[in-house]
Amino acid sequence: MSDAAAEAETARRTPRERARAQTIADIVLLGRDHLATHGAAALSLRAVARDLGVVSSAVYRYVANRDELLTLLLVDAYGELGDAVDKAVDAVPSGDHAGRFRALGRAVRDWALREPARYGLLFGSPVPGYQAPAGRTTMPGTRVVFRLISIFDAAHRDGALVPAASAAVVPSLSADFDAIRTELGLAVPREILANGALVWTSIFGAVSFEVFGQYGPDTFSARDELFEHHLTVLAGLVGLRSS
Amino acid sequence: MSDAAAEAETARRTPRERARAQTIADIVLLGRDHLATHGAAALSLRAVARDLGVVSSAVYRYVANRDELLTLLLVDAYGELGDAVDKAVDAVPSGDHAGRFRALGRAVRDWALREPARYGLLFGSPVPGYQAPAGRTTMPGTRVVFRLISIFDAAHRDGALVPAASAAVVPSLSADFDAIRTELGLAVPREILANGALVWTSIFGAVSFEVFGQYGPDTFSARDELFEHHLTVLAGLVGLRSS
DNA sequence: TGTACATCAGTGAACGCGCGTTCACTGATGTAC
DNA sequence: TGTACATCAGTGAACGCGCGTTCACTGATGTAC
Repeated sequence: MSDAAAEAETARRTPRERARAQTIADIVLLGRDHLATHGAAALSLRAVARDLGVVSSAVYRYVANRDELLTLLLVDAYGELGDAVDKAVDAVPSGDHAGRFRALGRAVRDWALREPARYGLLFGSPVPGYQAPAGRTTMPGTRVVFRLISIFDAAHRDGALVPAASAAVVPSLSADFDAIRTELGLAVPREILANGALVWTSIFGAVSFEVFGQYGPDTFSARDELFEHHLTVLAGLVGLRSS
Repeated sequence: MSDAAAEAETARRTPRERARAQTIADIVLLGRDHLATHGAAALSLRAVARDLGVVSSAVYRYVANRDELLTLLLVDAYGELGDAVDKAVDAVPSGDHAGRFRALGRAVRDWALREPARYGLLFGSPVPGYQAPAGRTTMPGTRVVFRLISIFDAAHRDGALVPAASAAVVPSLSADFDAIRTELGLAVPREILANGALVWTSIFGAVSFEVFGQYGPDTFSARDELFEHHLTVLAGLVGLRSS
């Protein structure tokens, strides 16, 4: 939506509707803060109501229940991560595939370190008793992978992937990857796609270890460099020559 | 401790001491169940007391507070994971380094899929408001990495690592890896150790994605094969020729 | 071996707390004629 | 433009719940002489 269109949209709505949208936005914002300080499991409607300066039952005008607030925060976080990744990738020339790959990795890590609790909501242990509604979270939840795959695919179409000696993919796995290839219309061969899947999980594995404190306080002092090194190795796995 | 020594140890203790040890063991067992069904954040002393068939305040005879129970469960889980890994690795001939590496990876994954909640306690988002006491959790928490590194090191000493074209390690990172090498008395060069660090996080990244439900219900139907494929690629990263 | 005392396990009541959610209500903001 | 009604935001009280933790206590199990 263009700025002008957004403005027209805003003007068309009544003041009451605008106030309502604003309040929901405030609730999401306060929910973020609460998430960051107390964790997902401790997220409470009453606390959000307190911060909003309103009696607890008033929140139910805007949000059906606690689970819906969690869903809102999930979608919000996925959106922000996706935006951060898109922005970082788009800042690199479209021909520089290795550069785009690294930008994606760095964007994920930077966002995760900036927002550890929200990252934990997305990629940590599931919130007990909460099941994300597939209809509302699947799409925003797949933005990063899709972007990653599209980088691999574009690199392959440009002939920028130097074919490495990749492991053979057994038939049952081939079926999975072929389904992905046809669904997304990919040209990249399944051997590279298989390595790409590993690259995907590896990026988040490295980020999770760092964010969740698995490295311990002393083992790695040069964490930026460690991650950069990992990116270089991972780029090599799909045949992307690091620039 | 040998079986005979353990028996003597048990006999030496008074009945009361044995009953006490048994009760603590029961508490840990019940804590596990509660963890598995309701998650770490919802772990409650009162619930454990109920399951134990005892009034809530009685649990304080055995456990100082909720945090200590969490620590007990953390150590318990690390111990079980470590045992599972050791058993799996020891079942493979010591000369078969690639086989031992794969056994380690599989053991981690199998345990994680069998015990998702406890895996989440160890490798998921941190429990809000709980800080693991370094003195009691560091040692059990490092068993798996140490075992992994020792496989790499043994393979290197045997000359079983085929030197791959590994990325250069920048000076600041070299310092970190050299510190690890001297502390653990390793012969393996830092380039391989750096790749080993990525292998380490990647294994847990892949397992976490699977356990925490990031893959979605439909994307991968051949998950065993996917993980095996990842292990093959990761083995290649440190120069282990898969058997 | 028998008694007197100390130690420990478990009880039951209580403290103060925060939570999700419902419900009948007041008052302000919008809409239709 | 002015009035009558409908819609909505927010209130305040209440429901029933579970939690961690403390404390004075009863009774059983151990220990020292």
